[in-house]
Amino acid sequence: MLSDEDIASRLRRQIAEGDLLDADGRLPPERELAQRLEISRAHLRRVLDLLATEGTIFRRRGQGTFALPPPATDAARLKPLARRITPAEVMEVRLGLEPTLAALAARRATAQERDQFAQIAAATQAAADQAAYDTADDVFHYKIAEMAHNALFLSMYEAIRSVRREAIWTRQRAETYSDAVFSQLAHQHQTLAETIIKGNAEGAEAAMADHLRTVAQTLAKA
Amino acid sequence: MLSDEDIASRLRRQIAEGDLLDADGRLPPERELAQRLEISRAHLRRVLDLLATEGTIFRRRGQGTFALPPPATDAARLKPLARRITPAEVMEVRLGLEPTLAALAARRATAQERDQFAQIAAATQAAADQAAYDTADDVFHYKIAEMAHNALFLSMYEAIRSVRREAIWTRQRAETYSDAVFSQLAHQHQTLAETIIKGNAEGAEAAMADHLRTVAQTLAKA
DNA sequence: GTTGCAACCAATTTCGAATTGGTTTCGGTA
DNA sequence: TACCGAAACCAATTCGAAATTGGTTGCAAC
Repeated sequence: MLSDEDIASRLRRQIAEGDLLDADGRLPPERELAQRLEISRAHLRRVLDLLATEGTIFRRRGQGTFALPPPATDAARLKPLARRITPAEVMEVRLGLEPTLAALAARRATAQERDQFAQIAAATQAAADQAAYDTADDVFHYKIAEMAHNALFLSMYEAIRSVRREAIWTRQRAETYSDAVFSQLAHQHQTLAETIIKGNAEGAEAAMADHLRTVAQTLAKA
Repeated sequence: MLSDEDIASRLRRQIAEGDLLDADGRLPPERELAQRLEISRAHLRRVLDLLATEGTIFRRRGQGTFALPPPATDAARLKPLARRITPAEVMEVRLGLEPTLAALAARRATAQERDQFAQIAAATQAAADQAAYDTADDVFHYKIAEMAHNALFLSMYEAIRSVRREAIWTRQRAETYSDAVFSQLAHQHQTLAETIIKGNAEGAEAAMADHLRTVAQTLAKA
């Protein structure tokens, strides 16, 4: 009989390799996955509870289980909007929202969340290539929105995230930061992570604004 | 034969009296309204174009024609969210969003929009009772979001608006401002309107933050 | 008591039909 | 020719029913 931890590490490896994931980072439904692993659904759910607690997966009733932050509910509704939106407009909204989210996260994150967030921040620093950085950056910003502990705010950040994914221009961007910009972004992530983990709300707000201004300027030049 | 302006003023009066409106401030569909007024749909649409341009009505394909700002698309989806949200959380989001919207509106509003906005602001000052103030205040804040000229931002403000309407607590709030608070809100509206119309972005941002803090404090005491 | 299983619950998605504002076409009339 | 009205068509949304999916409970077996 395999222990929970045996199954968990097996799942962690398969998720990391992208084995079980579809194009949107979604795992198979629990009923199907349990059959495939030849364990009961109750057993699988115990394991998934582990992975969800440690932040490896995201689960949402009616949508599924994801290895990345879940899509906004009814993401399809945002498609027509995504077509009318420019990158500059999205950055404008992010600059309006995310500094506030960072301040709230610094004030409200639980001890466990701060631990998880430290690991996520480290992952953005360790990213080997652009694709790895993009994924880690996505999780980094999502986690901040989550730590703000305001469901309405989170749903808005998810809307931004969905619009960015739906929009055409995300697929055609060159998406290659210069080394100088890249190290600047990495340094900003570090400052941001430190202020949030320490609970410095004003510092986090300023650091997020600083970070997003850099991103916006880089996009504007491209 | 009635002129466009004859029909228009008749419609303006009926809308003001709430004659044609259902509970959500919605007018009958164009096909039905045209029959009832015994004019052609093309004629009616010319008149509605007038009213829409002057800001009396809001039209949205697939939803209808409204005498108040239209509901968010797929507003039903926000119902489960509205149940989990507290007034304090909504005010938190408004404080995060609306000062930025006010700044953008001050920078980007067209001359025509500033004229309309001046009238809307005057309506909030002239409100005779609480119900009239609530309606005028609703239009006031919506117009600011509209003048920011960012579709993603506007959709987020509409989400806030829908959540407030769906939430249970909006129906049970006492909803009676004291005279002192009321005159303070009126003065803040005036400052806000002046800064936006003059194009003073920083002033508008500060004035909106000031205004929303007052509203939040008033709600917190209740 | 724990485990496995099934049924049920709650939120979402999906799909198709109906609704509604927006646009075009076409015939008639002045 | 120019305008008007009617109808058809287009585009976005809403609505409802069925299916999907994570979350929860009850039950029987060991």
